[in-house]
Amino acid sequence: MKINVAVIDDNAFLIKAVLDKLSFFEDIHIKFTAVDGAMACEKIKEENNVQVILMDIEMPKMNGIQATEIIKNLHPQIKIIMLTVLDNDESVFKAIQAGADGYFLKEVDPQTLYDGILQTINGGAAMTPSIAMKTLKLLRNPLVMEREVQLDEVQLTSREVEVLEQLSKGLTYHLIAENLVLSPFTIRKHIENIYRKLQVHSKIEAIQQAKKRNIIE
Amino acid sequence: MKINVAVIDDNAFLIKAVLDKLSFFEDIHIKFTAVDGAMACEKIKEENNVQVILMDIEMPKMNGIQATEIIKNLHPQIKIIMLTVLDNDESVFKAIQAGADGYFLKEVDPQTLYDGILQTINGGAAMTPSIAMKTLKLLRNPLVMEREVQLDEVQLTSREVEVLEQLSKGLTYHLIAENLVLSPFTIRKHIENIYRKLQVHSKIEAIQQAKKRNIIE
DNA sequence: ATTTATATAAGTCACTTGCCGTATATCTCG
DNA sequence: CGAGATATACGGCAAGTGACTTATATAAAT
Repeated sequence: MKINVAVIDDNAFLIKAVLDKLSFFEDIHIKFTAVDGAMACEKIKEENNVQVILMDIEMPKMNGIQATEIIKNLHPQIKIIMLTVLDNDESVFKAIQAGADGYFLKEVDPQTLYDGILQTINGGAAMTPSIAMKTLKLLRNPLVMEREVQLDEVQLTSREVEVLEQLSKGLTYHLIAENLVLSPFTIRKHIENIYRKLQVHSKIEAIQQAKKRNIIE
Repeated sequence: MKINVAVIDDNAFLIKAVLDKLSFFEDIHIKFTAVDGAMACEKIKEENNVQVILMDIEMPKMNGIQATEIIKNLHPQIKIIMLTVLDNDESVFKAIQAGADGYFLKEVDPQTLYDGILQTINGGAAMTPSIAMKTLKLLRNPLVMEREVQLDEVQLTSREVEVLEQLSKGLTYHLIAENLVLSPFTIRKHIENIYRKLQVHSKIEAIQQAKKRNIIE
């Protein structure tokens, strides 16, 4: 059974270089390539059996970090390995936050890249020792992580927060209505307004967003 | 120029096993061994040119984490690689906090261990892919550490965990079915089984329980 | 060899949820 | 004062969800 891989990079020569590196390995099959994050997101919708994506970071239209976040949200089972020239703390940290499963620099040798793909498929994380050291340092330094990514301020009313809190406990519309002595219709309307403000479309997404924005817990 | 290595482990047989593994490599020189953290701290004072320490965690008198902290404070230039049977989140996190430069499990093969020693000397970090994945997950969610209470073990199958992970991202039955190339009916059945095992009755409750039990992040 | 657990697929039924409306009363801010 | 935001309540509809049942195939355990 071959491993289906996609390669995303805005530089055609570098895509070629990666394909050359992987061409030695019989069980690697290149499913598609793309030259920016947006194109990657488009193409991934049409493919249902890509297992691993090799993702550049610096690209026009949409960068590799954003693309990683989007693809990981829609297809958590797809493994994404960053393949980039950037090795600064910020790039590494953001890629990991976005859900990257591995991180190599572009000068990586073919065997290491191939081994990394296999390890990643088996649930491990692939990275060069220098990147691994960066992650350890980031893990030791709590300040890096506390850096609040300021999302645009969302103003929820006290009632909406109240509803959100109950929602996050797993209560249904009806139970929340009983608890707050309101009509279930009203609860539903509040939740609709919450969805609009947080730009989400389900309870679970709303709870995730609310936690990310420190609205609850 | 040989690499001076020290091996710390309370089990004489395991020390022997490590020495055997490294005996293949001509440029490794074993400077000393010790059977607990206290003895390691003592011996390191008398040696001024140890470059790498292979450190067990579970030991009498003083464990490997504490010893790592003390030695790293006094001799920051010495590289310490954990070599242990423990691969739980807490051990990995504490070892890194203590200043460990690498983390291998005891079943590591000789070549990987040797490569790890070289990489560590060159400023990288050495670890198996599974440990690397743990560090990434810890970086994404530092709060994982705050779980001490062990709830009665719940045995979910790998498929169920897979479904649970996608569920926690807010995906619907249909999207999960597409991602895993299964029928939506099957997804629903898996979710029913998950509910029964976790004793919950909704997605949100299942996600909460799963997080509490460290089944998912 | 039989049981048990797992993975898969399918169906029904009642209820929930997400999204689209409408409507009224209150309150605040400019 | 009047516009806009808020809180409240109600209705419809399509899709999603949770709780049942049935069924087959396979692998692991006893």
